[in-house]
Amino acid sequence: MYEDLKYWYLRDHKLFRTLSFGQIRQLCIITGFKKAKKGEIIYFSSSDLPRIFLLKKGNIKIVAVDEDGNETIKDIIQKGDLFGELTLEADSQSNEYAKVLSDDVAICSFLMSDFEDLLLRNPSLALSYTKFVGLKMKRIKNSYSNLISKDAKTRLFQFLKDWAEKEGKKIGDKVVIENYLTQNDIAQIICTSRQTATQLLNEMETNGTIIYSRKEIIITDIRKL
Amino acid sequence: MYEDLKYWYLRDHKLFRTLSFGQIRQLCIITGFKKAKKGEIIYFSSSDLPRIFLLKKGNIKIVAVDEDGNETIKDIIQKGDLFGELTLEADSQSNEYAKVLSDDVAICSFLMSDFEDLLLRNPSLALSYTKFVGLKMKRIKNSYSNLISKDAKTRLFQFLKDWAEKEGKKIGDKVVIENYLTQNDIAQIICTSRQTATQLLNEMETNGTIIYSRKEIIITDIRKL
DNA sequence: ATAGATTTGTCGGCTAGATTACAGTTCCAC
DNA sequence: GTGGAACTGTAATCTAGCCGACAAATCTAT
Repeated sequence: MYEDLKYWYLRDHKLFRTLSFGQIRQLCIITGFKKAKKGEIIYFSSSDLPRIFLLKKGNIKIVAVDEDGNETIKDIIQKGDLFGELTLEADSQSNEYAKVLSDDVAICSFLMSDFEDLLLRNPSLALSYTKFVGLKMKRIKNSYSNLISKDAKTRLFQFLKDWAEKEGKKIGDKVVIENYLTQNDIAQIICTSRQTATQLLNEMETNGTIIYSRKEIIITDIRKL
Repeated sequence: MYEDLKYWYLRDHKLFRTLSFGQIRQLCIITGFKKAKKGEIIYFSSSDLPRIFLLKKGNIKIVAVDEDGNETIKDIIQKGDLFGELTLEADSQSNEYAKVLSDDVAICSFLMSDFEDLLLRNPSLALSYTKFVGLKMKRIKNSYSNLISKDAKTRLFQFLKDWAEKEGKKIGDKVVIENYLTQNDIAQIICTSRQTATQLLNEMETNGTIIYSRKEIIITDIRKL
């Protein structure tokens, strides 16, 4: 029963929609399943065998720690997203962990090697997966080129716009976003200092562009960026 | 005869080494072949059918032009590299062109759709290709995170190190790089202004770290970064 | 050889945003 | 509800590196 659930979880992802039950079952043989609560830290890169994860519920952030101990946010993973060794190449030296942002999360995972086998037997899945990785790459390129050529304010605008698009609830021209990020998180995502982020957010609030609280962010008029 | 050459060109790439002659021939049916000279501009993104290109000889830079007309260097492609619609997803809106940096180049290409067919018939190729794209993504992530967290000097060092590693000729502790880039190119690659790049390069020269000329760059001691 | 055109060298002034440093708020656990 | 921890607000410095401006060097074509 618990097992059946996992099938459905995978089945849900657009990538796996074309697969038969049998194929998904194959993937699931050694599948892991995990629940965690807010603030918990999940180490996944250096863990035993390389895996690919699917976040079934909630939000997490992927944090990388460099030699000097500096932490950078690599990615925000939302419900339905895949993460982990997406490149199918285990890299041991990267030091990353995931931190739970929402109240709780559900994660399922499968072994990279199982996935590879599946891809080998399933060329059209391999093709879609390549496109999937390609798309991810394109997104990264895009967001980075934003980081480089635009100033902090523009980056914040862009970030809010993206966030609203992905998760916001539209109510007329207003968009309401559930705010599970601290200002520090936001600052790290748009690559600026916490203080600058605070200042910009407050500025936007006095402008009337947004209504900010720790619980939610309301964009008063999405058309004005 | 000319045709045969193309087979060998593709065959050369590590990605295609596992393929049979017949398979490569299949790819080559509608293959293009092109030579160009220094300074020439090759439009490739918006061109007719989406293609994947293999640079057989020389160096080119991929330049993207944004709405405001700003030019950014997206990539430096070297002999043996693939470029074009690597994600297997034609994107019409991106406005990119290639400019020839070396004296002359030879480029061969094949249609994305042909390549897709080949991948479908060849799962293990599909898998290697996925890993190949994944690796590319990892490289991009890496270089971008450099851009963001390091200062201009460190970025220049890193760039020179990478360049030396890829193309330099080692002579003891010295490394000689054929310099086909202007200081402006270098500046764009490491995302700084031309003036800053000039200053840093001169500084390195007076330090004795490098010997710079328009023809070549000599790194006097590669171990000192 | 000579005239452009392209690349390099150099110099101040200027600004976005980092950094430091505290104070005020909100949250959560006991 | 109380104390501490985690967030948020604000202000005063300080600096890397951008920008404009121009001169010098080097390359290229006729």
